[in-house]
Amino acid sequence: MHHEQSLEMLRLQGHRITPQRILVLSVVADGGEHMGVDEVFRRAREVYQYMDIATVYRTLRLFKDAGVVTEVEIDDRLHYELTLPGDLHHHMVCRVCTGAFNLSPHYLSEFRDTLVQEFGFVPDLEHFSVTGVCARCQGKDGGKGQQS
Amino acid sequence: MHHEQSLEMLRLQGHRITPQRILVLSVVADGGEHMGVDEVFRRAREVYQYMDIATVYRTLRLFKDAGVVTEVEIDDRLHYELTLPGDLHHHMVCRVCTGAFNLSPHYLSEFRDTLVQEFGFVPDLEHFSVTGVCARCQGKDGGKGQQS
DNA sequence: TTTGTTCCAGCAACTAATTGCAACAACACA
DNA sequence: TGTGTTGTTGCAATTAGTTGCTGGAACAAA
Repeated sequence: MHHEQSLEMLRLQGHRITPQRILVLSVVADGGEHMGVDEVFRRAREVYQYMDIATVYRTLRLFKDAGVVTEVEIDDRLHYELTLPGDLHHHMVCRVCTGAFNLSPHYLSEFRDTLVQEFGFVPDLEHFSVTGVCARCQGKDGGKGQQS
Repeated sequence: MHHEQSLEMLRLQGHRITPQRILVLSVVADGGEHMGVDEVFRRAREVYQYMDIATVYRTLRLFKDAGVVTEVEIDDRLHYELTLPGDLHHHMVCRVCTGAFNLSPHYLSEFRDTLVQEFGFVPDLEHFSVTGVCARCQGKDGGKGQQS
């Protein structure tokens, strides 16, 4: 376990370090990319059988607000991954294969600037993700058309 | 009631025209911009007391897929408005006042083209909406920072 | 180490939205 | 106008996620 930095971030923000939070953090860290809430819950309960689903939801939301994890909505369900400093990115989620692809923030900066300049609207883009059809799934998406 | 065009669209797509569907359509049409599901349900039940919430959800989803209405997610809840041909637009939703502002599609075309060219990813932007803080609410958003 | 304050965990109840199913109604065809 | 097929409704159950409440744990200060 070397999540000391994340835990320290939480502590500095005034949050308490509880066994449940340490456990959820380690599960997300070990779980690879884009873990679903139910899987985080399942794995956590394997270690601590009294873990509650509400605690998992509240903990993940806390982690998200604290910047420790990143939330991605995949197929209408929440997924989480560890936020690696220097690897900030958004997601493109394929509606056919439900795969999630990383998208560098610079692809959005122009759009962001336009909204701010034209409308004074400051968009929340830190959790931005866009659904669509990935290159591999082109042509097998049931013919659902779309227009921008 | 002059929703004959919308009803004809549904009929041409093979859907049946039921009293419930006519009712939901008229409620959404009369309701102005961005009606919440609960309000559609409430108004529909004033007219037909056996209206079921599941029917409202299913009907609105059908209308959305048929292109008759537009779905907007405001503050984590689904809202609907009549799709006016020639008035296709996206939405900027303010997280402070929950107001929804229209956004012309041309602000997204560049972003869309970039994703297609760079990644072969075809985004679904027809129901695109972005949350953030509108011009009027700047400075009263609890200090939540953000980075793109 | 003990004490006190405040936040957090666990539980249950709740909300928004979805789904399975049987009875029923819309529509095509006779 | 009557009949059969099949999509739709209403109901209840289910799912993902949230919230209120109370006992208890984390952490600071003594």
